[in-house]
Amino acid sequence: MQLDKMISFYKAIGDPTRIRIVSLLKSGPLHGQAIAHKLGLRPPTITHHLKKLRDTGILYSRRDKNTIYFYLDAKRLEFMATAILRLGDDPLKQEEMYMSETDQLKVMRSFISREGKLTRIPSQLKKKLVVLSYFVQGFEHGKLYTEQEVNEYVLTFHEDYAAIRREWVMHQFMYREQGKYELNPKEMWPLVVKR
Amino acid sequence: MQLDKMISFYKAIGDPTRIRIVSLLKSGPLHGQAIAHKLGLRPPTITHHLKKLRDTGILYSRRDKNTIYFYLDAKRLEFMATAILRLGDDPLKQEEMYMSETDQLKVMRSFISREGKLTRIPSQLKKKLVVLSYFVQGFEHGKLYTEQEVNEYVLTFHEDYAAIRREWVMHQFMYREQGKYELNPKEMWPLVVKR
DNA sequence: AACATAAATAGATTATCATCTAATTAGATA
DNA sequence: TATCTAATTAGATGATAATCTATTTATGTT
Repeated sequence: MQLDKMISFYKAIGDPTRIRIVSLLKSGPLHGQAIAHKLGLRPPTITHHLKKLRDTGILYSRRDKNTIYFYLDAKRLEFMATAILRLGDDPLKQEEMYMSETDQLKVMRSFISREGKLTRIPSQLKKKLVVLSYFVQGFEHGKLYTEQEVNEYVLTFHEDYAAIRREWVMHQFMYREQGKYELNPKEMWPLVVKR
Repeated sequence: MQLDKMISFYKAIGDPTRIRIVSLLKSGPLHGQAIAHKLGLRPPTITHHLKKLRDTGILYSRRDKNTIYFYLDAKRLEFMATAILRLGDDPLKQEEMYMSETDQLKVMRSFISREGKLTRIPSQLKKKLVVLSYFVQGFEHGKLYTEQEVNEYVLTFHEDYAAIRREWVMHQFMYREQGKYELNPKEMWPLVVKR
């Protein structure tokens, strides 16, 4: 992680209002107006704060009809909060979500066709991570991609590009900033399979 | 930990200059002028930042002649950095370990003699914590003690120094590293009584 | 006692930022 | 299409804070 991303994160949560928002979202997603009401602040103020929190990656959102719900990404929060503790350390760090290579192969054989297409998205978390990790390696590290480019790549192996894109971001394989997509360092991935 | 302490901490490290100071001190203590020189800033600016960092408790200082060396308290840094992850379950924990002042007084009256000696170690957890918290305050924050010094202090109020020492460490009142003992920040104590 | 050095304080300047009101955009529904 | 609702953007204001120079304090040394 770059230093300025780390600083932005600590600056973002170094504010009473934003801490309160994080605290609220810990117990579940909420939409903007609900947050504004609970905190006694105006909607534009909430937008302002949500933007800062979202920029750090600890928040993601989903629209349901007219209402946008904001979710806290607990894993990302933990990763970011402990960044200062890793200052100066070797980048090779975490490995919690483990699966044996043979099991990974089994998963890939059951979800990827002979033509290399993803037949369906696994619903079981670990299995899903295996295929997400496998396909995300088609991107280059350090390169920025437009949403269009991401979609086009996904379409070479699966039709539901929006779902795959969302999963990559949600599970920290990729990072989105101002409409651009970027591969996260492998240390941030919840699971890595050989390709 | 109080919310405002937590916010001050994140605000403190949410600044490029202060992150750089923390980063420098990770590799060892430095004095003000050295930091100023390394960062290309003026000494008053460094004083300003050190004050903010010191207020969070992650820094302590020792004077040698007329130079003051600043040290990073790594354990405290870790405790503070992960505070946001404990948001919400903290009040529960504290409540669990809460005891009214009058009840604390009762406990102390029944286990501490008129001469200030601990007659026996309470077996009930909460009561034990009350007396442990009471006596541990004979130590100074930020100071390192040898096992010998700890034993000698315990002997002023109780004969079984090994048991008391072990309890202090086990319940996070103190921290042991390479044979040295150090008082943990009060925020880490499971319970605090007035002395 | 006089001097030297490191740190801290005081006060000024400039930049950043939290919040608001008013206006606009985006999506859903009738 | 017109209308409703939620979110965002634009722009203003007041507060906070990062940095500097100049001065003072604290401690050591000659």
